Amino acid sequence: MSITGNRRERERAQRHRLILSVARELAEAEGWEAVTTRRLAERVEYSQPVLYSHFKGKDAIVAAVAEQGFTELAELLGRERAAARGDEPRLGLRAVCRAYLRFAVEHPALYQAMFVMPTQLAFAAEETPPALRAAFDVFVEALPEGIEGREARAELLWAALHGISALSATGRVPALGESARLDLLIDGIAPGGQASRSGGDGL
Amino acid sequence: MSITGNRRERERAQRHRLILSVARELAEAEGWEAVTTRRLAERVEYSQPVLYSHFKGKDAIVAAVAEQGFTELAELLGRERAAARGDEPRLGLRAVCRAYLRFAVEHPALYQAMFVMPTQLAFAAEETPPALRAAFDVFVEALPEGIEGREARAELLWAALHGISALSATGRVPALGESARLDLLIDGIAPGGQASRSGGDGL
DNA sequence: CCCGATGTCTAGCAATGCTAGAATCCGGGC
DNA sequence: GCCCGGATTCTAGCATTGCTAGACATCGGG
Repeated sequence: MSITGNRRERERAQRHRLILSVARELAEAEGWEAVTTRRLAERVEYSQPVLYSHFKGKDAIVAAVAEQGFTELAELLGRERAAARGDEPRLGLRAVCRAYLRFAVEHPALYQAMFVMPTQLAFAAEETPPALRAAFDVFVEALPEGIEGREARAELLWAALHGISALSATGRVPALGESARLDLLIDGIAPGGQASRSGGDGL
Repeated sequence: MSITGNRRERERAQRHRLILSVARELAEAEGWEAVTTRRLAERVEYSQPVLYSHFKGKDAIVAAVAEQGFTELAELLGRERAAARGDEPRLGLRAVCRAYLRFAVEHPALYQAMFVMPTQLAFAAEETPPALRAAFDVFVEALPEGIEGREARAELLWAALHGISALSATGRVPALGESARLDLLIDGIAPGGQASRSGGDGL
């Protein structure tokens, strides 16, 4: 390990990040099916084999991008929750849900890598990415404190939000009425107040 | 159009069905990534080009399989709903939901073709497969008659069930607690009675 | 200044979806 | 009975995919 070793290590890490960001941009611009190892290598301005010196294969690349997505989602939800902490509890929950849905429509390719692409990761087991768990926990905490079956409610909420995102992304459910569905969902899962219909369907 | 023309037409239709059923079996047995045109042709005992005389491409084949799935799902849900018509309304709704979830776990590849695979079909538009619409309508009808926002509730229910199926299929949410989540969901979306917890997590 | 190790690229493999053009089959007219 | 024409099917191949072995370059240490 020489003196310059440090620099090379740094450069290597930078290239690592570059590969990921290029892959993500490409996916977001043209869809994941356009992300081929050749195109990716070309845009990174290295040959294909260097990709394989950083990642085990293409799947590993999309998995790494997905992991990035998990941490970003967790941060986003956490911020949203913090910002709405002073408000009525229900408003906080609603803000978090809206943030989730917005994330899904704003980064469709990223979302796809995170939640629909085939993956080896067994999420239920210990190996759940910590960031994913953190994102989930935001939902748990956003639910009223003493409510019965808080965790189960959060799971349901999580699943329902994913269902809404997944189906509307492929046009399998009308995009209109999203806000109404969200109100219904929140009312159903965290009952108590009446629906706080704020704004139209603009998200 | 000769006399034998009829027979050839029949044989052709049969081969059409054969292709679909083989594709479906193969997908169910080894996953869609194992369904290649070569393997498919081999099992049908014809060469690849005949596949393209029946379908425009591989995507068209999985779309056709998906369509089959839609009609099967619609029939299943319709039957389930009819069988539970005498019971308490909430029980009927629950039966339909359970049938949906069971369908998803029993035919994972079929379900994937129907709801997660990339597709050109714009489901929101006119071209929604009638069978899919029929399946959806079962949910609408299974909701209490005079309830407010009946259609929106059905959409939410639909999306939530898909979310549960999709996430648990890839292990992104624990399979346990499925029954509890379902109770919560039904309670939330069709409020009125108390949760009718019938049976454990065995589905 | 040269050597060895580390890093990178060229070239290629097997498999994929799809298709053009050759070969085959089969019914109908002489 | 024989042969022709159209429909049907197959062989062979293209471009592209993910991935990898082996040749090549590069650069620090003696």
